[in-house]
Amino acid sequence: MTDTEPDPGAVPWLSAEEQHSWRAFVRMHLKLSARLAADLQAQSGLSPADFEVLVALTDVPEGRVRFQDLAKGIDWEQSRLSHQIRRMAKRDLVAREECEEDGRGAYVAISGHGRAVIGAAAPKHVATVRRLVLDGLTPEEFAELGRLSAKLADRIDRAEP
Amino acid sequence: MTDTEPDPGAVPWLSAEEQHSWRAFVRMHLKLSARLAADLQAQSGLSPADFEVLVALTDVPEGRVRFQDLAKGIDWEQSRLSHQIRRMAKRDLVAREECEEDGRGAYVAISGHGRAVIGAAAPKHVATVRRLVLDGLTPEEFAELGRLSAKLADRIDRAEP
DNA sequence: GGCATATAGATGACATGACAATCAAACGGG
DNA sequence: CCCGTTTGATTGTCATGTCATCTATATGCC
Repeated sequence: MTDTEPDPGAVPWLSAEEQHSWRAFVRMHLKLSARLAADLQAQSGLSPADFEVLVALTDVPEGRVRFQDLAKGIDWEQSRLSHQIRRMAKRDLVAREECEEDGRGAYVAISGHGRAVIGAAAPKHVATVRRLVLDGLTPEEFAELGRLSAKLADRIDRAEP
Repeated sequence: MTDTEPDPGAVPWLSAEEQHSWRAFVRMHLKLSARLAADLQAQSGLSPADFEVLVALTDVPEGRVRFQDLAKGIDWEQSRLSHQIRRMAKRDLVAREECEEDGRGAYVAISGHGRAVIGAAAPKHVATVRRLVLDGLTPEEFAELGRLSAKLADRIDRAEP
């Protein structure tokens, strides 16, 4: 039989303590992203993806970036960005612009409307983040959370291959 | 003009230190979930959703649970579970079963194949989690991460209304 | 110049998940 | 017993994201 079950009905796992921590971590992770997405949508009509793109675009003074560079900057797949920009362009948050230097290339440019939307959305989002996260931890705890996060993110990056 | 921009091209945000921690947290969060999903898919042909459902089903001795109870147990919307179970049933990971006690209700039951799949997938997944997370932190750090996560998850729960 | 190859991006097909609407069985008051 | 309401679950629709594929332009080698 191809069935591999050391204990019938029980999956092998971490120590009780480890499992407890891991479950809490996963739970926090799921709840927080669901909540941030819902708030962003309700308060500003933006998805987290919309928000990330608009923030990246306001981060450059010209308000326009090549697809490639934007994709690298926010660590997205090219095709994901392409789909996303098409949808955002339909809502007049951004616009595609031709690239004179390279006939294959294209720019993504934030629109006036896009600026207005992100300008209004950002402070609300920050307020939500403060309320849900920062205000729930001491400054030291939050700093520690950041430190551990950076450590893990770097580790995951190095483990990619 | 409807444009609201306190600083042209800059979104209001957190303090530099806070922002640094927050960005690291978000980055970790995105990379980890992407990586866990990719590994699970590559090693076992399961999505994180598949995995969660199968684990929940192996957690009950009978291997079958009412839709409602399963949805509550893993904190999913009813309709999400319904779609998910339909797709998993097509792959013979689970099966729907009629409910004698309540003509409206139904059970989700794990199949023999489902048991085999989760039995093989779980240890691999645990190994990935260890490699990417546990092994990157000291036991004290991991415990602290769990503690902070629990604190935040509870806070988000209480903030739901 | 002329063609092989690489690069920028777009597109199509499919899985996932949220939300709203729907359907059917159970319940409860009259 | 009958009808309105509640409850358990399904379905449709739409937004998102991944992977594979496709197109067009640029580049390099001869």
